[in-house]
Amino acid sequence: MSRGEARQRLLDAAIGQIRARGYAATSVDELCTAAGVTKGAFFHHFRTKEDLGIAAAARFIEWLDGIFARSGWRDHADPLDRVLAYIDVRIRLLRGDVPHFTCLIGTMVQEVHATHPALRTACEAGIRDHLAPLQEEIAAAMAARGVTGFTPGSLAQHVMAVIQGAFVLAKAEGGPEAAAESLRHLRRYVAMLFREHDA
Amino acid sequence: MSRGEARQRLLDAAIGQIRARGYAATSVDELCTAAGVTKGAFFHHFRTKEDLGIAAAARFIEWLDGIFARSGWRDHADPLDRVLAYIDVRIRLLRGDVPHFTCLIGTMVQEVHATHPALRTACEAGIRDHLAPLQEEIAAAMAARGVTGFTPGSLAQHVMAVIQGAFVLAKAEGGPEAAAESLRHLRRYVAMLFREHDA
DNA sequence: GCATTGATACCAACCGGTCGGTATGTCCGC
DNA sequence: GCGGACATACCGACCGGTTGGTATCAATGC
Repeated sequence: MSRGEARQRLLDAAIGQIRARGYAATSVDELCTAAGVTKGAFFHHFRTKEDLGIAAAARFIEWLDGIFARSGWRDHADPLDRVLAYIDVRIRLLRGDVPHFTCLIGTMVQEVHATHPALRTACEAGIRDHLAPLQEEIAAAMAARGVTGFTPGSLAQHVMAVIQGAFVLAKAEGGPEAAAESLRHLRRYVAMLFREHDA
Repeated sequence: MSRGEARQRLLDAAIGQIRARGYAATSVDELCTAAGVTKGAFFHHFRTKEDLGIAAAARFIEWLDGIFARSGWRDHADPLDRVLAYIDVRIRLLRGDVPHFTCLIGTMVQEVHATHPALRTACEAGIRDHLAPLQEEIAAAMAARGVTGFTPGSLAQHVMAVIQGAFVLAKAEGGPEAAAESLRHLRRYVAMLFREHDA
C-alpha cells in the first residue's frame, strides 16, 4: 500500500461496513483492519468517528451522483421522461446483495439523528444535494403540462421516501423484490400524475 | 415498583430508546437504568439483548395494532375508503417529536438485518402481520372495482415503503413535515389507482 | 548537489471506560 | 420450603481516543 491513500481506503471501508451493519456497530478498529491501516492513521485523517461519518456521507453522494451522471437519465427531450428515467435507473440499481444497493445516508441518519447533530445535518444536505437535479426536472415537467396541486420539492422528496422505504423493506425481507415492486408503483404514480394532463 | 413488572418496564424502555437511538447504541445497562431494574433482572427475563429486541418488536406491533383498532379505520362501507382511512390515520399519527411517531421495526431492521438473522425475521414477521388487514382491504377494493395490474400484497408493501421512507426523511430533516407530504402523495396515488375505474 | 528543516503520513502500544453476559446470592408468595 | 423474581458483584473483550515516535516528502540554504 502506497503512501497517501489511507484516507480513501478508510472511507471506502466505512461505506461498505456502515451500509451492511450500521454506524454504531461499525468500530474504528474493524475499519482499520478492513482498510489495512492502523488506528494512528485513522485519527490522523479524522478527528473523531463522527468526522469519518460526515466524510463518508459526502463521498457516498459523490459516488452516487457519478453513477447517475453516467446513466444518462437526463438525455431525454421531455422532462417527464427524464423524471421517469431517474426512477428506472433506481430500479435497475436494485441488484446483488442488500448492502450493495442500499443507501449509506438513510442507514446512518436513522441511527444518529438524535445523538449526532452534525452527522444528521450532513445526511440532510446529502439528500438535498442529490435531489436538486431531480427537482428541477419535476418543475420543468409540471410547467410543460400545467400540472399543479403539489410542489416540485414535495414530489422529489416523495421519490426519495419511496426509495428509502424500499431499502428498509429489502433489508426486512432479505432481497430486492419488494423494493423493485414499490418503485414500479412510484413510477406508475408519476406517470399518472402527468399523463392525465396530456392532450 | 412492584414485583412482576420488570419485563414490561424493560420492553417499554427498549421501545423508547431503540426508536430514538437505534439498537446497537442502546446498551443493556442504559435500559436497566431507564426501567429502574438491575442487570440481573434483565438477564432473568431475556436470554440475550437480541431476545429483548425480538420481544420488543412483537410488543411494538401489538401496541400499533391497538392504535389502529381504536382508530376505526375499517368502519367504512367502501373498502377503498378503508384503505384511504388507513393512510389518513398514518398521517394523523405524525405528531410530536421524531422518536414518538417513528417505527421501532424499521429502525431496528436497518441495523441488524445482516448480523442478527432471528431479529431480522421477527421484524419481517411484524411487518407482514401488521399489513395483513390492509392487504385484505386492498384486495376487496380491487375486486369491487375490477382493478388489475398489480397484486394487493405489492400495494400494501408499497404503502409500508412510503411510511418507512417518510420516517427516514423525518429523521433527516428533524420533523414530520416532509413525511406528511409524502403520505399525502401516497394517498393521491391510491385514490387515482381506484377512482379512474369508477363509473 | 546535498545537508537541514518542517510538515505530513503513518505506526505500535496503550488508556480509562463501557460493552454484553455470568455467577451467586436473597427475598417473597405460594 | 421451594421456585420464580429479582439484586449484587464481577468478568474478559472491546470501545473510541491518545500517546510518543518514525518514515517520507518538498522546500530551502549554501
